Amino acid sequence: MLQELNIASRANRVRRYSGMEHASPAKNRELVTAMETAGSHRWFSRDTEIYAEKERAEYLYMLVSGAVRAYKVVMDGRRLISAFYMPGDIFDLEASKNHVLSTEAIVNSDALLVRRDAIMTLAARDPELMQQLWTSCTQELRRSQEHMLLLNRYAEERIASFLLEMSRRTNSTSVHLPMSRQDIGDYLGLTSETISRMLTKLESSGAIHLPTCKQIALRNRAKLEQLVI
Amino acid sequence: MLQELNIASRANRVRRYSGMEHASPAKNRELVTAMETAGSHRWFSRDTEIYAEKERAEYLYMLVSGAVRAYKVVMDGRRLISAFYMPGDIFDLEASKNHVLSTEAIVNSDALLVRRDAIMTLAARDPELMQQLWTSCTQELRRSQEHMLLLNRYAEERIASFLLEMSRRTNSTSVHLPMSRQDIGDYLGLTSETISRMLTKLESSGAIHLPTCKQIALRNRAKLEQLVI
DNA sequence: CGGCGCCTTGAACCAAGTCAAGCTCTGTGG
DNA sequence: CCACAGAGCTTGACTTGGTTCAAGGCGCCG
Repeated sequence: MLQELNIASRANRVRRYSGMEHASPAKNRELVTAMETAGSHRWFSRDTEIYAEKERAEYLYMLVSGAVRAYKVVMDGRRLISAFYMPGDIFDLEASKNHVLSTEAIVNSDALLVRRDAIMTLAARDPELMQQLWTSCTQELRRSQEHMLLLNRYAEERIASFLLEMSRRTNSTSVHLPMSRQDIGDYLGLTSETISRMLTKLESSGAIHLPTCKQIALRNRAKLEQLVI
Repeated sequence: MLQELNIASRANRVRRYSGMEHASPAKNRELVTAMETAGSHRWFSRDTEIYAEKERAEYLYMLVSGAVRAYKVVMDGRRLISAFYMPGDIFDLEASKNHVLSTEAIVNSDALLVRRDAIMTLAARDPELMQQLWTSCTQELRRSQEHMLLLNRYAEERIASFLLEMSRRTNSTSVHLPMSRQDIGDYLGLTSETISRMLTKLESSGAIHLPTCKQIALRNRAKLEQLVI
């Protein structure tokens, strides 16, 4: 068990730097530095909760390695995933006093936590830092709006858009999906069966190739882009 | 024409103060004050553009009176409304260098515009103001996420939620809807026909009453709330 | 190598969309 | 003041994209 964790940890650390490099190209240097100096690392193993809706929100999070899902479960049992976070992403920006979403690690993950009051104190003295916090929030708002608009489209278009988004965020044409079909379905407002069917359809049209069910190679990017425009 | 504008202007000014009172209960006093002193009013008549997607974003907006829709038009002609703004709401928070959405006045409207660089300069010197800008952004992010989650639900639930939201935002059980069925449809990811059908259904179940098609009285709030939980 | 969870595929069903016709409200001009 | 025109709203009949339910298949881990 300990050994397994260590192996996962190492694997994630390797992924970390490529991920972080991509996500923070000196653009939010102050924010990353502030989080690294004022924050502390915490390790979350696969499928464990990071925080739950309605709990008091004390920290701001930056994912260092792994992957995270943010979701709500509605009365009738449906689960709606509002976002996936990848290394370099800052999350829980939407919290007020309390968390409005729950989050879980999808795979073993390392996150940097910083107390909200600590970062706000720093930001009050450093306009550059405050600016970057603000920018993180507007970025997240844009992402949320984009996603919202996506939910009005056909299943095939949603998947195409999801794959392109993942490719862009991991900076690679061969996308590794850490999450299950059910996760993707709950994110795109579709069932896991529809996700399967559409991936099969995209593969038979030559747009993608599926060596394994978690590994997706974007064969014909133009074909995918045509679907999302 | 001029007379018509004046009449509309007066009508809106009356609505203004009730609306603003509700929306800004001293919570973002600094922000409102800053916008009032550093900004300037602009009048938009019904169905005119406030700004268009991809144009350079120079201002931050606060709606004083009227109603605004923010939307995107996608390739195939569908229009997707991402938000409605009511008096007191601050909008265009999601803009980076350029607008990512277009906005139009739904009815004759009065907005307060302030240059982004001006408000950022003020905010760099006033942590309280910066804090309020930040809060506006996280609020908008929460709203956007809520809306996103709504789009995965049944038509009847979406309408119920929309009516409750409107009731809450206008602080009244008798909701006046400034927007058309088509607007509501584009906001909720439904057709205008479905909006009509569901409103009829809600009326015959006794949840609401429709004296006119723009005026909706919430008869049985519990019944509506039961649908949205 | 065997079992379990996840993924895929098929068939029947259903919520919402589309198309079309009629209705209502509002504004305009006689 | 009323008749009329046009836009927007409502309602009905039919279609369809996606879900549901169910049966296999695959791969991963012990």
